[in-house]
Amino acid sequence: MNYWLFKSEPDEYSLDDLKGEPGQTGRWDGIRNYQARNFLRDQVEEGDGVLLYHSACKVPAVAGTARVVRSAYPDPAQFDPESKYYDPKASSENPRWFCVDIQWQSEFARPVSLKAIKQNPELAEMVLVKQGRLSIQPVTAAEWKLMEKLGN
DNA sequence: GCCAACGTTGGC
DNA sequence: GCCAACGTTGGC
Repeated sequence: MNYWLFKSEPDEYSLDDLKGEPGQTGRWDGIRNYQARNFLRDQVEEGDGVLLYHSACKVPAVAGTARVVRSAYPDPAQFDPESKYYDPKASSENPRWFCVDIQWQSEFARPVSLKAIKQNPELAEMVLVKQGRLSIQPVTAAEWKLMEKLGN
């Protein structure tokens, strides 16, 4: 069982949007970064915990948690010429991009802001702090535990 | 909306 | 395969 942090722009797809899906379960697609893709494809497993982080908004923060309910499968959007995630170099025999399904789990009573994360010495090693621009990243069990404590 | 950080593309 | 140009992310 692993822990992850997934980023989304709340204007595009927020924790609430996930909650509103049938079964509170949605497809986490549109990942078009190789480092993030590799985590998704090779390491994210069913049952893993996900911190949902809202980026590019007024108060960047971890908004709540979700759970992986289906491990990696080819992202259908890469084959759809109408999609903004279309990739002409991808084929069904040789898919390039992957997605997972996640289920809404909890909303933090107090979202944990990036500012608060940066101020907490116990969270100084988070990938979020060390590497700004990665949309799928591993989180340690200790970080997960602390994050849940701070959020609730 | 600016811009730093950093990943990707493509000419050579 | 180097590296300059370009595009994107994302905090501020």
